[in-house]
Amino acid sequence: MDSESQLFKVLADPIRLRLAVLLAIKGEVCVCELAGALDEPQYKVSRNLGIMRSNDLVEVRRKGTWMYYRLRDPASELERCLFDCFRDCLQTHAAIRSDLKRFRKATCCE
Amino acid sequence: MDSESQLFKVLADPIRLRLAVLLAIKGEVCVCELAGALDEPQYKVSRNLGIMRSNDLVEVRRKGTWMYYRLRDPASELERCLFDCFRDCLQTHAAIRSDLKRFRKATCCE
DNA sequence: CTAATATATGCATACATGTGCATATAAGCA
DNA sequence: TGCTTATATGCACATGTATGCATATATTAG
Repeated sequence: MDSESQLFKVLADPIRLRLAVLLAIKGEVCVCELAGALDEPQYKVSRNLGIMRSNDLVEVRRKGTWMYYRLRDPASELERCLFDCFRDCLQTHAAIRSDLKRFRKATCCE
Repeated sequence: MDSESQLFKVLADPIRLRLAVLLAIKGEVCVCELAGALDEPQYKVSRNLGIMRSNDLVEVRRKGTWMYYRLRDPASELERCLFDCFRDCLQTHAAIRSDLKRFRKATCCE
């Protein structure tokens, strides 16, 4: 169960969890939008995206100076279940609603 | 999202995750059976059950010298989703199958 | 009360992880 | 080339967490 508990470890941080939920809801989002949505410093968001990336939770696409992150296709039933739940159950969560509200106002990239 | 990431933190340990899955599948199980199923020392199982308990993930019933643990009713949609997934998706996981095999042989309590 | 069994926990150690700051890297533009 | 913006990362520090051992607690049986 090491890979499964590793998955939970990645999600066991409020920043990374909020990032995962936002990506589950919004699809592909760039770093500056994520930093704006979470109202957290860029280096923190970037570092945590890096942790998610090295754990194969997200993948990246570069477009100019912008980096667009998205959730990878679930690697297991457990991941699929979690991502679905992020989208369906957590969309109405107060903290996520705040993140989405700030996300809508983000105008840092095209 | 602090309580949600705290939930993931509790599950971000292989021992606690295996305990949670076993309880999701088997219902109410005593400590000695869990220690036998996981093939881990008693103090380790007991300590991790204590962590799960103080995070309201499990509840306990005493019967003589035996302590029977079970998962609490899910406190959120996220928890319900996880517990369901533990039962439905992880039952066939190799590590869990081994745990269940040892569990069947456990004869420490009545 | 004493002994035996089941369970919980205090302690020291080693290791992992988050944080904040400064800075490095990379791409686009003048 | 040099400047600006966006993103990533090295480092030092503090905090958190798992581990193993020994031992404490609790319950039952004799």
